[in-house]
Amino acid sequence: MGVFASKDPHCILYMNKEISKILYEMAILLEMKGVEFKPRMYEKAAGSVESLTEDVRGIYKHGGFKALEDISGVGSSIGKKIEEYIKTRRVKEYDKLKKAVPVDIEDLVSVEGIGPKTILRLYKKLKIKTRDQLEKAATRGKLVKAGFGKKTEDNILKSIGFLKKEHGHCLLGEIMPTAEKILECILALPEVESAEFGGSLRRMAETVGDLDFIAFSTKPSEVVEKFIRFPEVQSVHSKGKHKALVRLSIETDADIWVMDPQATGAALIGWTGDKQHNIALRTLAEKKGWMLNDYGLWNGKILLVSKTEEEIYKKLGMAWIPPEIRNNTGEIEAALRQAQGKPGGLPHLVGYGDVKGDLQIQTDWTDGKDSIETMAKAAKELGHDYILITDHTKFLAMTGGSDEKRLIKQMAAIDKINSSSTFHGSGFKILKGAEVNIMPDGTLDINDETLAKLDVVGAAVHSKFNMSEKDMTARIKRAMENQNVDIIFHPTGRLIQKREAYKVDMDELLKTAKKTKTVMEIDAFPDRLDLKDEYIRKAVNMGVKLAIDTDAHSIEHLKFLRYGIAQARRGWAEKKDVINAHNWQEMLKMLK
DNA sequence: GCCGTTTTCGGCCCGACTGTTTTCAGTCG
Repeated sequence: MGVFASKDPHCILYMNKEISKILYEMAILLEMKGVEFKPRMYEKAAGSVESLTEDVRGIYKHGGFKALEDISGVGSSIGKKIEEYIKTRRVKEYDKLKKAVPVDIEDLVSVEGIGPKTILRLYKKLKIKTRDQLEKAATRGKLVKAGFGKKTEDNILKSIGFLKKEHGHCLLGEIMPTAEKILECILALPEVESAEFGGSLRRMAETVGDLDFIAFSTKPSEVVEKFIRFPEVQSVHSKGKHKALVRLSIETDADIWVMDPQATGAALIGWTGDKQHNIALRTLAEKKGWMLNDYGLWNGKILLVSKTEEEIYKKLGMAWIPPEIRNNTGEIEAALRQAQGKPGGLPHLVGYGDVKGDLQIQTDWTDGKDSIETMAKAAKELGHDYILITDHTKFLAMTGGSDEKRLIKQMAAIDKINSSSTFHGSGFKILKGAEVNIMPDGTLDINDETLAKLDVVGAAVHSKFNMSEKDMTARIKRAMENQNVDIIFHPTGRLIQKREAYKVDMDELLKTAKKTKTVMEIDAFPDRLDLKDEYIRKAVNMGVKLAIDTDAHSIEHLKFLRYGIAQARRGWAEKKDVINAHNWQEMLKMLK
């Protein structure tokens, strides 16, 4: 969970993070006291506040207390605490709870196997407040002396050792090749009838905590035994008849769960949706007097359906929901409406095979590794119909960015390659573009006369990231208003796990994009994925068009496209929303 | 503390695995 995010005052949403952290800690502090049900709500509210795309202060300012209560999981009591924090930067009840158990909760719960009850026990018996203190105590055998078991002590030391290696969540694009290799090995086992990814991997989330695999077999324990002997497995954390949790040699955990093939649909549903999606489904089943678990949908002891996901969703009165959007943000209601033939059904998500061309490609004319021709050939082999060459421009001197003269030279070079024997008449087209810099005042570093000659112009912020929200918004808006600017590349500038997005009013940008017919990019590079899914959804709702592309700097990067498509799907984007899900002639017509 | 196709009270998702207090609480997903 990303509940404990770093406190960065440069990030516009930092107060959301502070509040969600307090709510999450309150959930744990209440859980310690053995309070029932409340912790769950605090945790839910924490998650909702954390995933807001608007600053909670803005929500409060515009909509007042009532707007706070509209946040899922926030009612009058938690709402008052949020209000209190906005006004005073404190929550008295939190301070009171924290005073009773003054420990570093974030630090301690990050240790695998440590939860609220254990934290309390550690504090009461050994006055342990931090992970460092816990490690020291465990190393000296103090836990055993205090009545904990030897195994517990060993496991704590192991978990802390793992944490120290600084792993956390991996980028989807970094981990996917390994995950696919392991899935192939599982599928190759003779006992296995079928197998799939589960969890965040199947949802194609931006980052993945551990790798979940679900295998279907009538001989579960044999599959588990073989799995834990895979060469990628470094150590076995736990193992049962149907499940195993292992640590891989790449410093990531992997789960396998082996189920009866009869329960394929139920198991996939149970292991794919996020927590809130599953709770919502199970609650829905219960309201019909049934029960949904990982083995099927039941009426008492009678099995209703279990074999396929489609059957189960259908029995619950819903259309099948694509894995990428199973996160309880409206997909369940949409699936219900769709099954009833009402408007407001599920989106027809853009498909993994729908994107016909790549619209951001760097070459060896600037900081890319490969030539225009090499990139084009590789893209053609991947099945693309076109690419757009978008080398950097002169302000980015370190990349050897082109000036007007060089851009014109490159256009001629592209014409020559297009008419060469390799590409002429092949149906494949290399389009001319650039990634121009948006200067701090919103002007561009290439003159309009030259830009007008390009097929497609992308513009991006590459400097002075720490401007105020007002200034940064005005800067990008001015670029959008330029008649030649077609696409804003990586619109928020974030680098996942490395750099926060710059401060910008996305609602305002999307309004301007709509007005000026400027396209917003979904940059598929694994550490960018920019726009992020919530913003994509906003763009889609407002009718702003999107471009999915890889920002490739070498032929290997062209394969990142699928992560951008996954991102678009998680933002509910359809084929009609994505300009490069059309052939290049149609795509060009969709521009301003 | 929240929430509503059992709507302002009475419920709150479900199950596997571990360690151990050896019958079940704690943690995880």
